[in-house]
Amino acid sequence: MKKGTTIHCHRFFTNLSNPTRLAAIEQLINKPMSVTELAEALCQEQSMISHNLKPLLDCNILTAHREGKKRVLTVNLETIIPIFNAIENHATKFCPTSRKCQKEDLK
Amino acid sequence: MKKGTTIHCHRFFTNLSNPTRLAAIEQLINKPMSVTELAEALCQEQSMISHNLKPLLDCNILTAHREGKKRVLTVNLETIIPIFNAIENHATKFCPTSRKCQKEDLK
DNA sequence: AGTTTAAATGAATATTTATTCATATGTAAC
DNA sequence: GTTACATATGAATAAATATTCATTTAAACT
Repeated sequence: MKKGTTIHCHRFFTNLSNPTRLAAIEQLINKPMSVTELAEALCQEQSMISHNLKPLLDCNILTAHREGKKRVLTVNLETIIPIFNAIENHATKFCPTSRKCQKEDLK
Repeated sequence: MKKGTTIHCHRFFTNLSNPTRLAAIEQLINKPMSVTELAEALCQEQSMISHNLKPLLDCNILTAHREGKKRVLTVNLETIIPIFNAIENHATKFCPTSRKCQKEDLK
């Protein structure tokens, strides 16, 4: 394993280990949208979305461009889709019935 | 995205968003070893390793088999290697110089 | 320049997660 | 069965992260 991988992985996993941020990504996979639209779609306060967006943007999991007054967010599909697929495959293959992998208190 | 993916991903990312657990995985990529050996290799208390191993075993990121008195841990390379590679590629391609992705207070 | 809408920031609090230490359980060899 | 080694567990504390709310900054349109 290349040097530096662990640090990148730690930050990457930390950024994604949060239900709000995962929900945001899930929304943005369907279509790019602005901060306010995202807040509405997720029934969350704008400031909460903003706070949570920051680490995802810093890590280039999301990118943003301006459209008029809005800042439109786009998910980096090239990175996210293969990783989500890999986890889904893992779940299918190695955790077919496991309750332990699923019991979850997602809000 | 398949239903259930978000839950699996959340648990998966949470399990990996921890420096102790990542260090354990990094060790085990080199070679399988017992809980005590791992504790020694990482200069950590055995109980801390045990606590941290549990979620990784529950999610089948690690598996364990007994050898005499020891419980030998093996990392699920089929899952872990592609994901680590994907993150490394992401870092190379999208965060070539970014300090934000690297500044880190890993202990 | 002033107004409006959009988004970011900061600081306080709440919540979650990690770590430690003491102890219990398990497993194998004697 | 008793001893010794290996690992797991529980409960308390410490530390990290998330959330909220009030406020500020920013951009675009008039």
